[in-house]
Amino acid sequence: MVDEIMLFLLRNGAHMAPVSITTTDMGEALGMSQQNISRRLMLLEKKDMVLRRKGSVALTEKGISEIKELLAILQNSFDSKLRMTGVIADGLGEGRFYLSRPRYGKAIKEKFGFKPFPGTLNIRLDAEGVELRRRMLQLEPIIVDGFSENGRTFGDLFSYKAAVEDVECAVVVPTRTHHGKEIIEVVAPMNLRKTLRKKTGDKVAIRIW
Amino acid sequence: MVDEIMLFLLRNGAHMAPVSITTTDMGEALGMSQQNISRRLMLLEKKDMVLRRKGSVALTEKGISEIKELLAILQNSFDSKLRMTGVIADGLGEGRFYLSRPRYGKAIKEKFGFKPFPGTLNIRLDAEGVELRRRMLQLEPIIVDGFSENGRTFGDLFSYKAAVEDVECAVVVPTRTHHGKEIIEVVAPMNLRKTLRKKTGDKVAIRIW
DNA sequence: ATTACTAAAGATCGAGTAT
DNA sequence: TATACTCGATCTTTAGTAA
Repeated sequence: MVDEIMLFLLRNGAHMAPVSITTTDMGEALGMSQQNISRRLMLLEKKDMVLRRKGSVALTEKGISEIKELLAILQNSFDSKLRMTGVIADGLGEGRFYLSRPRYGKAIKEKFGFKPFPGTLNIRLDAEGVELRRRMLQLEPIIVDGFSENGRTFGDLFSYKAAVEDVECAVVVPTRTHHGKEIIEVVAPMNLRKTLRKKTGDKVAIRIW
Repeated sequence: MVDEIMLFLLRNGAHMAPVSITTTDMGEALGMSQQNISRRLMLLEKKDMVLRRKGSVALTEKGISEIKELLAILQNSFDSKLRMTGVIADGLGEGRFYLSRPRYGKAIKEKFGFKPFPGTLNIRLDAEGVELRRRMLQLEPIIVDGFSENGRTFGDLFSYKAAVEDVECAVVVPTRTHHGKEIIEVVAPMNLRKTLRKKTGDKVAIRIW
């Protein structure tokens, strides 16, 4: 959680260079006692969010990345529709196996309102898409619960309402995925390749909301 | 102050339409007790940050503007550019060797949009610059992948969009550098010494973004 | 089934003060 | 001068349970 002390440090450039400031001055700026700033800086340091060295404070890499995560959440929320592009990739056949499990099919019907075609469309994102995918994962997911069947475990799926070329569908992200970060799997009520008349390597746009 | 409850509501679109959710479910999502969510929602309502109506919650205008204020702080902080100063140093000739490899040239063209001049400009940073270089290394790098060629290994390069005296370029940091911490290497589409009419020992400013 | 009150535990705070 | 410890007051939280 990003608190007002980290925010204060950020505003003073502590993500770029160490900031020289006393606990007394910080307390004054934030309307807190010197003692409380002292205590809270110690806590932040223990959590590896800030680094203190002879009179100066800097945000650590971890601290900065927490703040960036918060930034991404806010940005995503305000430009509600995320749009990524990529090309159709050859699937691993894994999606088909998963999606044909009746329990997944039922869960998707429940959460998305359609019965999934037994196979996923895999899309290889471009560089910008990979970045947007990272943002997508910070959105509140629709969780499709996993289960066990015949001794095999099917993990939870994180899923998101989406559209590929304006055809309504869902992006599903297995909790323990076998894909790299540049591939996303799309589930739809029909065979998307046929419906869209697309083949491997063709460019497509995916919108998330 | 924007708290985790407001953030949760935002992620669920409560700035666009009321969200139907129970205090129990929210507690589960946020790892808090139902009672605490209940209490905190009441407080937020008293502060006019949220509006509750028969089982649903929405962010108020005031709540939304507080969140937007936070967003603006974060964006401004990260938009601000890192600026270092130093003097032009004599190169080690190593940059030229690296950058003349077609594969590096191609990768840089891809990531930065220019074909690199076959040689780097080496800049010896001043004390403050050395500190800022440390900060630069904590920014998200643009990674230029390494490779092997004729039995020799060329490691990954961490690179950053930059400008020397307002000429667009890239700072590259070999993963296994032979330079000390006070030298940075700059790659540009042209011979920067000539373009800038600078010689060894002349002062220059580098901006990173 | 959902929300919110009460009470007690736990966390956070400022004042005083030692290092 | 600056930082951080102790301690009592205040706040925040959870569990139990009433509305």
